[in-house]
Amino acid sequence: MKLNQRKQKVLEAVVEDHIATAEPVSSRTIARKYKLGVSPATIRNEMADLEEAGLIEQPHTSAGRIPSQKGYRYYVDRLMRKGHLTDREKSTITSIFAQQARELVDIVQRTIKIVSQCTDYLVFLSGPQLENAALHKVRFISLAPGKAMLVIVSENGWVENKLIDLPVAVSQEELEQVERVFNNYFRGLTFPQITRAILKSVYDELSRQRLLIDLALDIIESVLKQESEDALYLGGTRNILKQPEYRDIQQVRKLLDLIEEQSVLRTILAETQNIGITVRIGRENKFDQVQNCSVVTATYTMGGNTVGAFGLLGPVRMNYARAIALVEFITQTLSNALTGSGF
Amino acid sequence: MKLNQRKQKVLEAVVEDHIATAEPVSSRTIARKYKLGVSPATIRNEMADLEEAGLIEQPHTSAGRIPSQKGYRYYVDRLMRKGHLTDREKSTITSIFAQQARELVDIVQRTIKIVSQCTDYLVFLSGPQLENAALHKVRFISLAPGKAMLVIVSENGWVENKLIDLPVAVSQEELEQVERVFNNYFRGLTFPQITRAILKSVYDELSRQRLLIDLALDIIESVLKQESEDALYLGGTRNILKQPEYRDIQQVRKLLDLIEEQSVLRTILAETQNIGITVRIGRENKFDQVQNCSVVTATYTMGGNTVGAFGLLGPVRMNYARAIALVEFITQTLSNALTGSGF
DNA sequence: TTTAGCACTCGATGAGTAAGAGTGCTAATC
DNA sequence: GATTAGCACTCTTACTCATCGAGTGCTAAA
Repeated sequence: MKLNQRKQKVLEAVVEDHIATAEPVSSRTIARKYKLGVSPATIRNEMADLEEAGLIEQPHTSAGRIPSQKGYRYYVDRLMRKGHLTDREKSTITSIFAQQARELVDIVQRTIKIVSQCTDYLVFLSGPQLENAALHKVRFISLAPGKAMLVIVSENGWVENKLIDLPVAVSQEELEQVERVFNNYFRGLTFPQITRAILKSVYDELSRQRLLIDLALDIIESVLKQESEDALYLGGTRNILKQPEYRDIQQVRKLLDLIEEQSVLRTILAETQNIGITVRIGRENKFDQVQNCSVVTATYTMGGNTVGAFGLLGPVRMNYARAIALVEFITQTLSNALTGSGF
Repeated sequence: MKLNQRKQKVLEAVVEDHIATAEPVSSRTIARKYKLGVSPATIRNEMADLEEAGLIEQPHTSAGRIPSQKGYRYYVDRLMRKGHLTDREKSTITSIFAQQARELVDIVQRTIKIVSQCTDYLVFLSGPQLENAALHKVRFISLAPGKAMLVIVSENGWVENKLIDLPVAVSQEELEQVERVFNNYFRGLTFPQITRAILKSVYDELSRQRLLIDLALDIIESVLKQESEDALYLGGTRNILKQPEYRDIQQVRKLLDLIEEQSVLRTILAETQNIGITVRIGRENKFDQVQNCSVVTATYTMGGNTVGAFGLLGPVRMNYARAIALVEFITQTLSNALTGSGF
């Protein structure tokens, strides 16, 4: 869609003013606040065209215009200027990562808490999942026949543990053998990489110990299957209610459903590609429950491997520039913090 | 406070009708629905007395009466009849515990989920904390100098793990010695019991290995300190919004503050005595944030040791009989499920 | 002691009105 | 031809006022 310079200015004004005020924007407001050098009447003409193009709409005849979802998309793709965090905000965020963290969850929970204070959107985060990080060592603890606990230590010293089912009654000794295989052959690899490594060497020397390898593969599979059910962290629920969109209790209930159900948010994070920032506006979202919301997500890494994702969810009338800047800064800082030593 | 038979009946009617309808109750309604065999005028006289006694109050002159918090307390203590769950509800609840549970959290989360479906109150639960359960064995995994992971296996096979700081650079060998001490001497005891056992035998043979014992005590202390920060599980947030008390967004925000902050709920559970069901009505609660709510709590056990607590939070206009029945049934069933085998 | 009767109070509801915001169109202007 | 001033028109919002009805407290009779 081709818009002349002035139409773009008008659209930008409508979007930004609406984001700021949550009210329909009138031609007069634009003329007054955004100094396009033309009269309200001219702006009205442009607005009529923009409405015909489906980029803005009118709640009722005697109201100003609000952006349509298509209008927001146009804005995000072509008009929006890069947002910036204040130095103060940046330093608040970095400072929490500077603190000594006892456990992986501590880092995550601090992140959520700080970001909730910086923004009025719902903050949500998955992981970090050490099974996608480079292994330092693993340790098996046999609990009962067919049950064991697997402790995973990442290269930089973070720890996580998983309960796993063993396919058959495996002896303590076999378990120790597998442990040695992991620790001797697979240090520095992630679980998916280990699977590939095993498959590649299936005709090599390792494959002579067929049973052991099968066991290792089973274990990896069982761990990776657990992954998706794993930790989802949330924050900022109380803040998002400040948004006038949530003055209606019905909307609040929908939001709480989303929060309590968790699976939608989990899937959104799980499907986030590691190609920078993803922005989904309203009906662009796959799930009904979030089609009147917008979601900004990105993945974060540990030593180069993607181990989780981070997201902000708000009304479609979201401050995209700021949300994107925030998601970008957080995922980068978090990646750095995780890549540094755990201890 | 002494009330004659009829005043009690009237108070009971006011409380129960108000619980059911959330509306002020008029003398006429009582005469019609609760068949006291007297006219509205008589009931009005009784109501005037009850109001003077501070048990009921009038929102405005031309409205009926609602119970005061004092009135609810009187009702709970002396008038309320024991509530009952339907067989259907009971069997739904027991059935979830019959299912095979992979992890301790699974049981807890299922409990929350089911109870949220049975009630329109906020459901919250702490624990289960295996450090208060009888030990089967422990296992230490040294992670880095001054850091280790402690895996606790309870007598019936449940597993939990804690990251612990070691007071000094302890050698792998010493750690293994402590592990042996725990597993040989302290099987079947809880951590607090172990502390007492150690202190009692401080002049006995064990005390010859002074350093080892100190280390063990340090570890126990460090684990028990973590306890209070530990798992809090929540559910039913979306349901509680059905209550007309939460038609006002301000109330909802207060509630979400409570949920997001967690510390208040945590403390409420931590302070719950294991003496049956505790009911706190409105301002009887210690914390400002819940003084317009009522809370019903009880502890649950694992093999006789209290390992956690369970609670329902709702508006002061809560169905106490039902809430109490539910809390009672859940804590009993949960205790049974946890005392049975984990595998 | 109980109850019928009645005047009184107060919140809720709805109609009617006025104010105000914003538009679209027309005609004049640049 | 593009822009703008002017104006009639539409629609929402806020406010007022009257009415209705629920429920009470009081009084006097049963």
